[in-house]
Amino acid sequence: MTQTRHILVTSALPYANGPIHLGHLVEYIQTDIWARFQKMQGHTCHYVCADDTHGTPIMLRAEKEGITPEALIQRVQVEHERDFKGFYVAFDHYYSTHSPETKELAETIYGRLKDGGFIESRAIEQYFDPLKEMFLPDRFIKGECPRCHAKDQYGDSCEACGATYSPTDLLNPVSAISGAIPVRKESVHYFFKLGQCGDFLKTWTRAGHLQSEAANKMAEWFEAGLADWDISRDAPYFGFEIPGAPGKFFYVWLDAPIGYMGSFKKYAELKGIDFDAYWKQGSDTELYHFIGKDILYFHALFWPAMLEHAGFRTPTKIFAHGFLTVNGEKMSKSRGTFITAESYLKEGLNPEWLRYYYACKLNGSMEDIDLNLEDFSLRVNADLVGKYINIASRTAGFVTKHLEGQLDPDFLASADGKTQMAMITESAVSISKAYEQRDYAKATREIMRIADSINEYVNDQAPWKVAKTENPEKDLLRICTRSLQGFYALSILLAPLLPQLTQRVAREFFGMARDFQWSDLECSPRRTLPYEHLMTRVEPQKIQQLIDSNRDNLEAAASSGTPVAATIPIAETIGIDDFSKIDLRVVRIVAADHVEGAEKLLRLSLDLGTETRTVFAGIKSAYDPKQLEGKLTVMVANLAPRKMKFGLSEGMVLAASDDRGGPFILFPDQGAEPGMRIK
RNA sequence: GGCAACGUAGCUCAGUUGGUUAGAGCACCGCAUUCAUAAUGCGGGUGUCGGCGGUUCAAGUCCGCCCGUUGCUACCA
Repeated sequence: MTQTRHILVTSALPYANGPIHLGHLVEYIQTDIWARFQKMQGHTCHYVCADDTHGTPIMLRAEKEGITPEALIQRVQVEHERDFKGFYVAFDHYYSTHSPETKELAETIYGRLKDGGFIESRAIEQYFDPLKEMFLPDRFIKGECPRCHAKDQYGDSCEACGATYSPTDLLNPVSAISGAIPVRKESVHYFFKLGQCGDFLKTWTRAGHLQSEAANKMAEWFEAGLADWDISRDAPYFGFEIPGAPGKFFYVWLDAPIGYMGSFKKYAELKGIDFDAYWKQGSDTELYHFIGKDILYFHALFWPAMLEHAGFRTPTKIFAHGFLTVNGEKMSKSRGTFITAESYLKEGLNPEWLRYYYACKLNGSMEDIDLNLEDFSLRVNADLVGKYINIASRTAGFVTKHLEGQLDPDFLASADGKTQMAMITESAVSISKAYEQRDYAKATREIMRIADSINEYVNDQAPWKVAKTENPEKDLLRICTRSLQGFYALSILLAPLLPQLTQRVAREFFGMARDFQWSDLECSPRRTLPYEHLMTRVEPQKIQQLIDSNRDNLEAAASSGTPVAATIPIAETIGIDDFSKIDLRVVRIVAADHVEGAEKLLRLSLDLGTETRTVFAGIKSAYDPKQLEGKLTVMVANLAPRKMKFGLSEGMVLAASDDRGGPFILFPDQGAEPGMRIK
């Protein structure tokens, strides 16, 4: 347990063809949390990744943009790295599969497989685009479904009836690239003889390298039989040419996992790490690949088979996770739930909110996880701001005011200290076990249990009452030290999830000169610096903005002609006389305040130009009072005053809402002035 | 069509090898509190544990069938 482990961990390589989105981030955040946890334990842990850069889609996209594939992948890599950094995904090394290291390793592995008799070549017949002079991957051929005769279907399956077939079955096939009618053409392809690896793989997949669900899936594939794997593609192709086979290139999926090795090799060279110690057969280092369940096939069959027969070590474990849904549905561009990492950051949402929320949902299994946006706000606000941050926020003031920032240096020896440490130490054991097993949901549950107990303690001790007594220092020292020692421990336990926040806690609040280590749990903080606001709450309207900015409007209009808001029927018809009875006025919100004891209300002072009215509005859930002050809005000026629990409400402000959200209050256009009548 | 996973309070989920009146957080209601960029504490209601049948002294927990959701698969990886 105390022995230092040597760990190499990877996340799947993102394809250099598109932006990082929230679905990708499940994996990178999951891996990053795990890697950070291992590092905090004092283990040696290298986290590497790279852009996956080869293949036909990259080549065609570059061509379409009028740039070279190299220029395309370079640009995309910059974007990817920017997004990862924005979410605090801290790779030790991020590289590209289009690298000399990956090329060399691909050639080495291929060479050894060939020498071992695992490679064979034979001619196969495929569709060929005579205009572009290239062979066409299935997805680049369109035609009529042979079963239901739907037009414009891809070469592998029909979206209309779900039939699957080979591109040669397609009726009236057309090249999706040039529109030309493809011709059948023979070409020699190279195959990795996976069928020869059956015995090895059957043993390997049952040797504890996979989650049980994944092992089950493997069994299915074994039953279906292991087909040889086509690892070559014909020129033109953006990738590595196969040695001794001019015009033939390694299929992108051959060099993609080798990209893990390539990235690590480069990193090893830069840092003076022994590459072979991590990759030689029989290595006692640990190798883990985090992947999505969709690419299990490549990582649990081809990859170990290739490594084994090329004389390298195989992965210690493959960790597969499920897909991300948003609000219970597949991510959708028309619904605005296909949310890019970039837009999330641009809209000003805090990346650690997402890290925390994902952690609450991840349990180390292959189950899909759902990002429920309403739940997201509630959860983050309740747990992070309401429970965790609140502990510091509610006690730090006393330390500054009454204790000059000093905490009890002998806390750990006190009875209070012993009780608290016993609880935290015990929880920490099960929390670290949960982290290790990637059951972050369990970890967060247990961490929040500790936060609850500390809030309970603060409540019982009521330091605000103590502070009003004479000579309160001694008691405040005891109460605040225990509370803040708890906050300190919580920060350590949360550090893998919230690296940025806890870094600030360590340095700016506890005045440490470094970030937290797991072993800091055994200590107690000696002092605090003046508390500064650590995290804001999720504002629901920001989530709405995020959805809006990701919504593909054209697609939305085209796909659903039905109006969205037909649920509330229009009210009974009235005449203009009825309407004119309502005196609507433009007003300026001169002050907006929370109301003590009120759950939903804000107290607004509204300037009508001639007088000022007090109105209570049920908009607390959606608006921060400060952001309202100074703004213009609309009120019903002749509404009969209403006596409420908190005072007299002299009118009402207008706001829109339905089950999609709200309330959203009204803002008049520029030029409107307080007192103007609305008619 | 085949296979697999999942289906537990309004929401998100825990429920260890079957064992006392089925749990947590959030939401909701009441009370307390005011230290906290409003945050907290206490109390409370809420469930035919997808349905039906079976094994058992005892099933959310095992078996069978059915329904629903999702994923994989049908020689493509």
